[in-house]
Amino acid sequence: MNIAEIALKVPLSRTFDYQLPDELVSQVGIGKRVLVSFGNRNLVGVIVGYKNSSDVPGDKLKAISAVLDDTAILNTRHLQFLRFCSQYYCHPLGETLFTALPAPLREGQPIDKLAVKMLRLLEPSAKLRGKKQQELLDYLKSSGTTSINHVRALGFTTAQINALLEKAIAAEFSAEAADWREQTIEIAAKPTLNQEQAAACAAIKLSRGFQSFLLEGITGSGKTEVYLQALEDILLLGKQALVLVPEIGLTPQTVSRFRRRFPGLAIELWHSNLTDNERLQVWRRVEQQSCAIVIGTRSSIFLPFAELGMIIVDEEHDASFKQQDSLRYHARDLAAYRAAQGNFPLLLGSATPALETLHKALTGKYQLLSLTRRAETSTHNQFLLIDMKAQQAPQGFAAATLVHIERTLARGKQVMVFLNRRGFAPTLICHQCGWLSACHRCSTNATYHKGIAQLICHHCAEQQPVPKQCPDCGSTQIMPTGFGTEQIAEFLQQRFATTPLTRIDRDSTRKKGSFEQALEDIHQGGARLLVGTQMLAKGHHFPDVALVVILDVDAGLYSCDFRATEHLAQLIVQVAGRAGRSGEAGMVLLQTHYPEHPLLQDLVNNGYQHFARYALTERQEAHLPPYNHLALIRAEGHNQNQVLQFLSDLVPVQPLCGIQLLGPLPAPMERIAGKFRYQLHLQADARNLLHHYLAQLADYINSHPLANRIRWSIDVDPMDMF
DNA sequence: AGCACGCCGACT
DNA sequence: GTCGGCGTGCTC
Repeated sequence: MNIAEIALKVPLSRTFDYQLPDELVSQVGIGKRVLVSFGNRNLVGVIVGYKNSSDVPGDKLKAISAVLDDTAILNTRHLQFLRFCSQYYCHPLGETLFTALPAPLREGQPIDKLAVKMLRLLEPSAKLRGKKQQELLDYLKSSGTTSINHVRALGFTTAQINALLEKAIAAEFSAEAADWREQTIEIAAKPTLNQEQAAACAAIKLSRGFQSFLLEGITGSGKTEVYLQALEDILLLGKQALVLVPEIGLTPQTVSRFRRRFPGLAIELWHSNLTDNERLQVWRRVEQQSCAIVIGTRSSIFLPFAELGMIIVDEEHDASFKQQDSLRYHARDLAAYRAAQGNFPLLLGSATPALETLHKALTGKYQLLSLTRRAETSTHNQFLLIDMKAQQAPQGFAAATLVHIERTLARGKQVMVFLNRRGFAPTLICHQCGWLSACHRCSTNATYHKGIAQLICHHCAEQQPVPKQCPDCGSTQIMPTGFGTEQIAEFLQQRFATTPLTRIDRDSTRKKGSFEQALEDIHQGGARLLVGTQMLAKGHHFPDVALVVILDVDAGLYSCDFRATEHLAQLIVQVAGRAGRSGEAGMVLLQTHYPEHPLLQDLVNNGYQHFARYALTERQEAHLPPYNHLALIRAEGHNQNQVLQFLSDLVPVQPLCGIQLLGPLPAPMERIAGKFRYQLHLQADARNLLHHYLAQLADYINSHPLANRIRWSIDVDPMDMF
């Protein structure tokens, strides 16, 4: 056992063998970081195993230079989890381990025992002029000694804390992080659960060990309350909990609700705005039991909890749980592995569950818990399909739609208009010769942005000035065709000139803080007409909205992506949830050329629950997930022939048993930023079959001469078709 | 991914 | 004559 197997952050799907020098034998350990010389540079690596002999000739083996950790940074269980992740997603182990680590640890910085900066009050009776400073003082008086971190999480700024320190009203000192389990757990007053909630909660509390639950609850049915009460037992047992939320779902409201329910309990947040150091802090707290709950976005699934007792995935259908580059993991699916591994319950919640999840619940793999009653007494929203066939809709609005908008505004209510296309118009067209504004580097149109007078490609961000004349025929009759949010907003503003309007899309919210500002406007009731893309749909409650208009439903009905209808339905339900929240029934208008479309009819008449079950039968007939398992081999490069050659070489001569292989097929966007993109589709009836074949394929790819010449990746359980 | 080695073009 | 372009190949 004098050779160590080291995982390094290199995109090679193998580990590297290093000699274990005698003087380091006592220091090494599996899961510890080491420093090794690799090529002509020094890299941080993680020891993942030992062996007696290596396939590499002895004279080529280098020795480990130094051991960086006293105790393993990744314990056996966590390493096992990350190994699984690496295998499942066909991603090199080294890269997988290093994506799980916070940056300072990746770079080899030491991880010392957690010290917490604390505040102690020296002059409790001091009177301060600063309002916030006085508030802070009062808080310290009531809470006693408190960590600076905690005070900052409550919203006090460093400046306010420093003010107290400078005036010697408070003093700072370091303490070892307290074990959260030594605190008494306080549970604040809570609402009584209704019968359904109570049943759901009881089922979760009764579960012994690993069990997955799908909490299928309509908007406003009180899912969060079930989460909160289901957590109580886990916390009282001294176990930690992870609450996974979508990227935009980490709202202050959610967080403060958890904080209010468990006052004084150590709750940490994990999201993309944390600094590297803040991430490291959370990592250590989680590991050293100084934190009980983490509320975090997808990558928090990699945190090294010492004693995890439950994972909750809120809005489990949300696409942001799937990473779309490098290690293409799905946090919800990894959560299932962790729950099984740690033998604890997994709770998935959604008003519009993913069909994959629903299927597992309907086949008994997950336990289905339903919440069908809204807490607020409100009638259900009314859906209205507006048939656009043979309609005059010069500005994208049917006449009937405009009438509804007008009436709603006249009643003093807010109106929300959705269109998933930003810009003024998707393209410019030449009236004389039919020329269309296209992106030079992508196989797509260049969107006309009127406000800044530019043509912008939404895939590669290339900008070009708007031509005065047609580049092909010289005609000056160039006009926008189709609609984007910019144009819709402009039209509505002209039409309802006295009504304040707010547009929310990526363009209008580019400036930092402008999104928050716009939301504030809407809440204050300043804006009456809201126009936006999906950005407007998620996670925000606007109680005064009585009418929601979805302008173009059809794009989701007939799309090459088999998940498009599912996502459309989820969007419609989510958007509908924005309307009529203050007691009064809201109305949802859907403009479509296919009002008779069975899925649309089902959704509108029978609701998502019914729709989803029907959509599942369609998936079954079409042999699509969840009845089939998918993987995509994606490849892209500037040289079209190389990309095609590479993928063709991967297609075996003999057809494979139980696996269907299609391709090479052009990606839905064949060219982006000048790169050609193709893919192979792999479909298997059984999961293990797919993985068995993928493992072989990965080996073969690595030996392929073109593998370094182009960019390729394997996407297991892809969410979109590239 | 890095990084070096290597072989051809336009510059002080 | 040299600086530097990126093609090719390797990393225990």
